[in-house]
Amino acid sequence: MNQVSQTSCGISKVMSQLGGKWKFLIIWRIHQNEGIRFNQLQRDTNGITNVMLNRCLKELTQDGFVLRKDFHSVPPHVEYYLTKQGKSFIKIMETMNDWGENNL
Amino acid sequence: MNQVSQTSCGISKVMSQLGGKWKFLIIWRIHQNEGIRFNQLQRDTNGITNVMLNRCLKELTQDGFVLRKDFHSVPPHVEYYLTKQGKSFIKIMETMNDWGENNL
DNA sequence: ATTTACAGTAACAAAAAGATTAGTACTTGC
DNA sequence: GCAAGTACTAATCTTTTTGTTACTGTAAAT
Repeated sequence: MNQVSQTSCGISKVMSQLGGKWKFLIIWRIHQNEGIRFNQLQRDTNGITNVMLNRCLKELTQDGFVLRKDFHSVPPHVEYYLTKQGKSFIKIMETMNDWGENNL
Repeated sequence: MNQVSQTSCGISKVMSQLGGKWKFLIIWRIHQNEGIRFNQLQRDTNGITNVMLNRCLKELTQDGFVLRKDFHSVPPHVEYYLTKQGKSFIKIMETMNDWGENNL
């Protein structure tokens, strides 16, 4: 999704998986409401389209940040959670969120 | 430089000023070598062009993350530093860098 | 019977970000 | 005298990212 050279430092690695307009925000929203469903997540995420949300969720799931729990029901019912890895990133996001509120 | 809605949370605010391919990395490099000069910074920053470096530095300076010290000499001599605000963000980047190295 | 909600998907268009090329003016080293 | 280094800048082009539109099938609510 975004092209930061992956070979160098941890910062680059993080940016290559979580860079872009939405992913930090999506992780943050799922954290605030574990088990959230697709449409609710879209409503909560300030202006994102279903297409972008879908793409990001797919990538975040593939990259091991997000867990997709499908109830295989009709009409569909799918819930999103953070994985262990996703959760382990939350401390950083909390710090970053506080920093952003206080410094920007 | 990048369009994340600014109204919501700290995360969004951070992303709107530091999002994109290079800014985290540039801040990180200046931190590792305070007083670094333009061309050296370009060499250290893995594949960035002078145009992008210049744009990012301009924006980071305007946004108060980076200090540009011009010696007004010929040939030009300019050094880049982190501002107090820039430095205050470093703790987060250190955590993020470690996290990236260990988890990705 | 029509609308709404669920969770998407494909094809395409637009916008943003990034890269390329060429050039500024001056100096030191070869 | 020529190349290389200093720190950029403008204009243009390409690539990447994001957004738009239209659509799927089922069920519950109005």
